[in-house]
Amino acid sequence: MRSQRTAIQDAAEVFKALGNPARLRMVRELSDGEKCVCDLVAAAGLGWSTVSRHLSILRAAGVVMDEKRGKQVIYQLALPCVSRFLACLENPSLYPAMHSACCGEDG
Amino acid sequence: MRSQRTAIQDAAEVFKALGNPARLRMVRELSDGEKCVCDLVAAAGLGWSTVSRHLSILRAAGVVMDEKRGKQVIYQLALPCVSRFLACLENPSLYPAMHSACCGEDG
DNA sequence: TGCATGTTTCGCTAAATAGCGAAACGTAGT
DNA sequence: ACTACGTTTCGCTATTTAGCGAAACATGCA
Repeated sequence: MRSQRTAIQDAAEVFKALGNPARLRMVRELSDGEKCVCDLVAAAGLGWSTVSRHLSILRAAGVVMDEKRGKQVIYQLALPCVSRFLACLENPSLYPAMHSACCGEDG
Repeated sequence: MRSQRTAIQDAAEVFKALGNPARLRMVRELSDGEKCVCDLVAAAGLGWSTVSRHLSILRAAGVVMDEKRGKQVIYQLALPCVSRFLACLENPSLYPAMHSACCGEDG
């Protein structure tokens, strides 16, 4: 029942979830398409337990969603804007420009 | 000289900077236009020193930029995509949809 | 120069986070 | 039911972060 009571809080959760290199790496991996935890472990270069915790943080923030498939758990992005925003951030040359050509149109 | 060596790291810094309710509130305030620290103190509802620290974090991450004007320091957003992304996050109803109507066109 | 005001840095404490390894849990197959 | 494998939870320690108040620093004006 914390729908608009914490709009900022919720948004902050998303940012906080993305504010970690390991999690960001995983998210970037997911931009490419859905992956099982094993793939994400490889992408993050960390232990299983650590990755699992990171994933639960991303899940709680609503950035990713999981789906059991056979004996694996498949993750995918739940927040497509993230890929776009990420693409923006990874083009530092676009930062200073006061246009958002990277994230959509200028309007 | 850490241009692409830490593309992810840098992006994570941005997210980390935004991953705090107080800082997010300030950033939202800045979406409205440039502000002096005093305005941001009011927006955050925190002490001056705390806000100053938050601002230096946002500045270091490249989210905002500052400019001395008279005896005040004026802040403004340096990353316009942020406003757009924020708008996306604050419309939870748009999350699950696999379109990014919120953050730009679909392409 | 010296005062008043706006802003940042410093020192501190409580709380949150990242990472690991071991153990627990769940599902597929025998 | 048992085994094997994929995934998550638990217990732990080191590091980081949030917040504050006091002090330092900078600027405009007299």
